[in-house]
Amino acid sequence: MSRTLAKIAYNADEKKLAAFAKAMGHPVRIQILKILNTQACCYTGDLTDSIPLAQSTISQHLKMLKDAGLIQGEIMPPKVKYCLNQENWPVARRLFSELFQLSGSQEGQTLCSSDE
Amino acid sequence: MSRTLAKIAYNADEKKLAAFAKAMGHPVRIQILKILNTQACCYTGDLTDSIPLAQSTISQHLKMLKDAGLIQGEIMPPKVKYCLNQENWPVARRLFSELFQLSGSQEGQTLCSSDE
DNA sequence: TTAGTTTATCGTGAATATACGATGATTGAT
DNA sequence: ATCAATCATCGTATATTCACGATAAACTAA
Repeated sequence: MSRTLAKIAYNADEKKLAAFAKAMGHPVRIQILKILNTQACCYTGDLTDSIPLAQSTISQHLKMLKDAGLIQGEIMPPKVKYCLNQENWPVARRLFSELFQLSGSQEGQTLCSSDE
Repeated sequence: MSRTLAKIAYNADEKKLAAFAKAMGHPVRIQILKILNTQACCYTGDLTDSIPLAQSTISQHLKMLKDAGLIQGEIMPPKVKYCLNQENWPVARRLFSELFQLSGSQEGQTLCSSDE
């Protein structure tokens, strides 16, 4: 963003997809998503136990995932239980799937052969 | 990275997936990937024409996509023709697909109900 | 009320990302 | 050899990311 003199009007889906991708752009957050995808849920403490990073750092990563809408937190005092965001996770799957399914299945595609 | 006192050994696939996601973490780069996915190929100039950003900025975005291995460039003087990276694009599709396919298909899944 | 547990947030410093204009490099055409 | 065209890279400024420790917030239990 920064010196945004040229403000572009992006497609809403492109913005969403980019935001999801950005949130997924760190190995720890991929790890967290995988864990949540496998076990359905877990507490922050479970993650701080299994990931060798400071508790504050993991909380920060969780916040990014939550802000992006990929996960959701349920307060169960004094813990917080995290799950995949039930509304947005399928949306993310669809957006990524659509991006990759446009082409790419064909092996012998005529790449790099446009006119001019 | 920065003050990496705690160096974590991530799964290779997790690192790859995170790197792909990071590269996709900007609307312009999503746009570029979509274009390349649709038209098979295009020149840098085609992108600078259709995207209201400085030529240097677009070149920078292209470099990120190339460094991440999502696209590849073919020099056709004085132009450069870009395509999706034929080797890695299917890899990226597979990694994202795997991440999203672990669960998530079931609607009435018993979320947030682990023990303790 | 006090103490303990769990998690989020604050403050910080270093690294990276994002945008721009200016300049450099490469090749084809004159 | 020179010029124009195309694209990459450099230099810059600002914003964001990523990590940490310290502290705050919320709730339970005693």
